[in-house]
Amino acid sequence: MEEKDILLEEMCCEDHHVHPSLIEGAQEALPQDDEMLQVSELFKVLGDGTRMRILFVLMMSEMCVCDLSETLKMTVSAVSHHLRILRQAHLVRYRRAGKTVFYALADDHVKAFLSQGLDHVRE
Amino acid sequence: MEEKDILLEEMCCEDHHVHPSLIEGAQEALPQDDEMLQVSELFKVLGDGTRMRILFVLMMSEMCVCDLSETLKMTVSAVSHHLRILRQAHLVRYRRAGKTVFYALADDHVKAFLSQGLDHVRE
DNA sequence: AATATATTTGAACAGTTGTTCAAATGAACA
DNA sequence: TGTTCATTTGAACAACTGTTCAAATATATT
Repeated sequence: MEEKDILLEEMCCEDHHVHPSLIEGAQEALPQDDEMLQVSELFKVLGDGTRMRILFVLMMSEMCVCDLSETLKMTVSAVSHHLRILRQAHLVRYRRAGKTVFYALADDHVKAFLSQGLDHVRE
Repeated sequence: MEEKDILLEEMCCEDHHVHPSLIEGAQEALPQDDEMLQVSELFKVLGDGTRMRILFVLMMSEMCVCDLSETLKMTVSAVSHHLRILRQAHLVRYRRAGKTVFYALADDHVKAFLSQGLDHVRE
């Protein structure tokens, strides 16, 4: 670790501001660009206050759109727009019962993800 | 589970479109609003393609700003702007060595978070 | 069929975010 | 001190995102 740091400091950043072997190494061992983009898209969906609140509510119980709307003090329309985004990211699932549509978290994996986020914030 | 669903379907959403006890229950058991917002802020920082690529590169090795810039084929300035955001979210740490600043992931917790995101995408 | 309710959708607007460019630090060295 | 290199910062602009409102769809009821 110490050795590597010293090496880095010698080579970076004079001479074209690059440390070529390190860069090439990182580039080939890295996940594909589109795969990293997909991950960031997933996080982007989670990176909205309203959607986060929807997910935390669904963590406690399945719920229909109008109850979600009441719980969050938001327009049914706004909630529905967000639910579409959550659906497309496979973070929630839904079932229809007559006129009503019930939403729930897609699986326990999502639950774990949210809990981990909460832990990180609470430190 | 079945019982609860039937109950839900009976009570939702006629009469003021609400199912009061469920809503109140959810509201009191929910994390604080500002805590959920903090979690979404964390995810928002991760929800950008460039920042995600920076983090995956740092997952392999500590690196200075100019090498990051070369690796990602981006302006040094753009990279630096993103590093500031990552720093503020405590996702990366940095150390100065002369004129050069080296960035690294803040801790293994961040690494685990990213891996989990990658797993979710790869399914 | 016609009506009522729950949800979804599309368009539009305001607010936010990422990138670029130019200028400003910070650190080493002549 | 003056110069050079690595990095940071601020302002400006284009692109994107969340919310609202109005209209459309889906289902049940009469």
